[in-house]
Amino acid sequence: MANAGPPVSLYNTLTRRVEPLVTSEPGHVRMYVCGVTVYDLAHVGHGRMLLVFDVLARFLEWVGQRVTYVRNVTDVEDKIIHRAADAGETAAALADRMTLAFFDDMRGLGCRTPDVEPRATEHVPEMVELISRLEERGIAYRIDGDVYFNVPSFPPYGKLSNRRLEDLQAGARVEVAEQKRHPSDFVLWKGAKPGEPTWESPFGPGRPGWHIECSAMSTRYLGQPFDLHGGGEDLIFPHHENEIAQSEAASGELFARHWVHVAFLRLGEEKMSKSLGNIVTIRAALQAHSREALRLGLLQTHYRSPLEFTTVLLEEAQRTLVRLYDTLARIDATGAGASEAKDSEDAAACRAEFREALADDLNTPRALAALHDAVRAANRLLDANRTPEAVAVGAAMRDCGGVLGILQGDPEATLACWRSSRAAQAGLSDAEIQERIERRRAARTARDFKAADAIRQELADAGIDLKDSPDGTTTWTLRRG
RNA sequence: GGCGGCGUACCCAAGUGGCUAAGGGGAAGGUCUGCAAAACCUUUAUUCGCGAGUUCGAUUCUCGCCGCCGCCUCCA
Repeated sequence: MANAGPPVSLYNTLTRRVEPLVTSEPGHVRMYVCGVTVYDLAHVGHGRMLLVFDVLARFLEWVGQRVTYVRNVTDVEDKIIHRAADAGETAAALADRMTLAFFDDMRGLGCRTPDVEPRATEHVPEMVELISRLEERGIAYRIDGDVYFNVPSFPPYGKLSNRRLEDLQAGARVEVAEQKRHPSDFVLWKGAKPGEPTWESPFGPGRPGWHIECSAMSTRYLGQPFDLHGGGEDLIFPHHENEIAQSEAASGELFARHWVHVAFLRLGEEKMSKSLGNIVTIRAALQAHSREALRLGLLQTHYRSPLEFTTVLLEEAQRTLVRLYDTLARIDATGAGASEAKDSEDAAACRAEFREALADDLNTPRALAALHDAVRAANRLLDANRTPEAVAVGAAMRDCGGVLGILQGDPEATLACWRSSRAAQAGLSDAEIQERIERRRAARTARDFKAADAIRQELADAGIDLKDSPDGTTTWTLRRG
């Protein structure tokens, strides 16, 4: 934990500035993140967004805040209904299946479980109540079983996305449902259609519109106003704009104080998106790369900058992790326990710089630099036989790494695991490699360096580097990169 | 058409109105080693898309241009 330091600041989409995170209750952050619509597997773009908020929640706790983290699951929506119909299953069955898959992916990514993960279908009464209130206030109106939100009756509309109603009309490319009073009006309640999930309501049978669920569920669990609302940047308009309109028009109170949006992940030159079909699912990424490499790769770029998802990115992250774990393993190998740690300038600098970087609009690349500095410091201390100080630096690395969700494994075990899995990819088993190491050892003992080097070369061709230690033992690593 | 973002070395990527433009990868040299690997040390952008302006001074502020991306429609 690291209490001392500057206040945590974040870019606020509402004010378009980086500003300190102010909470209703000092020391307690209530945050709501728009999760996913469960009609298909989550992809790495979702992963990036979810990871950013995971790190934010961990960081806030690390600096001593209490965090209440709510992340919804949208389990009733047009796409789910259509997808399910195409596949010949019920919408509920598809949604359930994908919800479980999503939870599984979050576990795979190592994301902290939110305190509440509300599902839309379990909160319809709250939504109905909110719509009723809007209707009472004359802001919502009914047409043919649908209920719409009348945008012009909420003058601040557009304050989040910096848009004016006139501009929206001018640019509208979509043909407007002619029954709406205003082209920007959006649906709160969709009248029942045959074969679709349906709930009873004062406005007749039907199902909720998309935006209303977040308004209802966020305030249900966090009150109003709550402190932080987040999601992908594509949600700024219209989703979050509409949430604000619904909640503030219904209550007359501020909805959420701080709005945080994560930039897109791109695949090639384009946004990764299901409609474009250029998708890498989280589970596919986890099959090809370690969880920590995926996390680190996605955190190497600041969350407000677009990030291109490439193999090189993840290989570099993996290389970095091997370096970090190699150093931790070196520290462990000294046999010095935590009780022998002697606080050093380097350890303190690592913690302080790491904390300051993340407090400054969650600057993960800068925080990572602090970790790199710590690695070099630790290795230098080890080279100088200043073990107690190195142990302290190692502890700082693990401590900071925990905020990013990395470096929590046992170094030797983690490295061994990565070695085996990558050796397997290279078509060699641990035993086969061990056998070659043994033959080479024999050759070296006989000072037959030619034979020894031939074996080394053979392994090198498979991407395996050998490392001889002073005590005569030989270990191996997959060549970095 | 409206709104917004980005363009920093071979690659990834922070950052700042003026002190040496972080960090990582890669590359080169060195120490160590039988040779390597790892580690450590050194080197690798007189320069921050282009042009102009503001300023004593701009990569950082303003304007214009070029290029790329996103939102304006379901989308994390």
